[in-house]
Amino acid sequence: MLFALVDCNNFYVSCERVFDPALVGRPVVVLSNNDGCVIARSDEAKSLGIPMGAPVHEYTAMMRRHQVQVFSSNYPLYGDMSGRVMESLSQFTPDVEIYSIDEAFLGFSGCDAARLPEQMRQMRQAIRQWTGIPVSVGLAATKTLAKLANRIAKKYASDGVYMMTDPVLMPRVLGDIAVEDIWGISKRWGQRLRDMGITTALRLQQADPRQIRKALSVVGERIVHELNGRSCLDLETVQAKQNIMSSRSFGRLISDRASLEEAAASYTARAAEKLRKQGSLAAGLYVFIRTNRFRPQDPQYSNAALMRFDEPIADTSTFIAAATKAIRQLYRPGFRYHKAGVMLTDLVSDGSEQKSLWRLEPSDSPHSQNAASRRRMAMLDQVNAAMGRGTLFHASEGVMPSRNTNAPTKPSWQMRQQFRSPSYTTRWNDLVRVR
DNA sequence: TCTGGGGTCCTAGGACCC
DNA sequence: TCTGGGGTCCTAGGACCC
Repeated sequence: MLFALVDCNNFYVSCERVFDPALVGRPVVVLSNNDGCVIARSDEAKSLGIPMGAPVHEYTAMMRRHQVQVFSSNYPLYGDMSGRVMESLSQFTPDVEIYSIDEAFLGFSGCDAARLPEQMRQMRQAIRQWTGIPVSVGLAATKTLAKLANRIAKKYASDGVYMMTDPVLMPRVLGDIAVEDIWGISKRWGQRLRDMGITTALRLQQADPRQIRKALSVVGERIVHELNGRSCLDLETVQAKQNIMSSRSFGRLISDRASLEEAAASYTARAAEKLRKQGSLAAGLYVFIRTNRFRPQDPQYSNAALMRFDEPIADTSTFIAAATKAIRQLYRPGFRYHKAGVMLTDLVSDGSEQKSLWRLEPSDSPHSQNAASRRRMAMLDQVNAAMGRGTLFHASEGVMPSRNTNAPTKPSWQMRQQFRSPSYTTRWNDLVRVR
């Protein structure tokens, strides 16, 4: 099995260029909501030194000087273009995991690895032709390595494709990659690793997985194994979201409750629309409000409430009623609010699939005391003794996979309900927890 | 003056069940 | 008959990603 990571180059900028080819070769940036900061840059804008996330006001003069083309973001356009790119990818393999609006992992098994780079070059050309979007492709034995290969493809490969499988070349390549540039290692974890003397991807590859686990949890340990070509992260092709969020910072500061209620209602309606679009129901609704944390001179306030429904629903007016009630609980006069948001949680499918979630057979009940479960307990003990307590295990590699496909299906909300004590089943309008 | 909007997974600890 | 306190659920918070 080989993984490919396909990443659209400067995606939002590329989308704008598709509709205005005159932008090609010029510095272009795309801004966030309210035109607050830079969220996409063309290569030309990057070489001018405009960082990702830069507050616009700090760079206005500089961008004007260099005639940078500045766009407000157009998410409907980007979403549509993303759909076209993903659809095009699925022409080349059925195993597609849409990872973000501009990235997808592809899986290739049972095909000739030596021919894959050429196939990827053809795929890249086809996508360029069909959608106008340039992409880069990284190929490797694991997702983590494919991400690194993609970086190299972007930076150095003139044909936009790089395969990282050569065991002789690998140490040299990994030795040149800073540890923070690995997928899953941020600044904070990077510093922790540097304190341990691990500065490059090569050092991390050679590190003791148990030691990394102590410092970075099982997530870090997986990265070590992935760097060594042992795949711990599977292709996840199921696309339904587990949470649906809608939030905005306001264009101006808001002090009155009515405006907050209005904002929450409109965010709720948007979230509910997304919910129905993916065919889900929600059993929880989380609402938060906060003041502007960038204004230390202002009194700060931030709070959130979780509303629960006594069954999963998709009804906008019930959601809005709950959100309004939450705002009334959270609102404190005398503050200038800057942002609010709504998240639908505890999602379940609304379709017939839901029935298949009721798959807990009596013999699999965790509490049954039959012979089979005693045998399982005994086996577990043996394994624990052999591996040492607290050591996770799986298959042949000694690492717990992120998703155990043999595990019982994640219980549905209804099933969990059976195990709930009365205190957990309070009706939503009786239970608002305010931190 | 102006600072995004989404998501995911893991851990720790308490309640509860048998 | 003998045998291990084990197991699941929940929340909150902290990491990480694009």
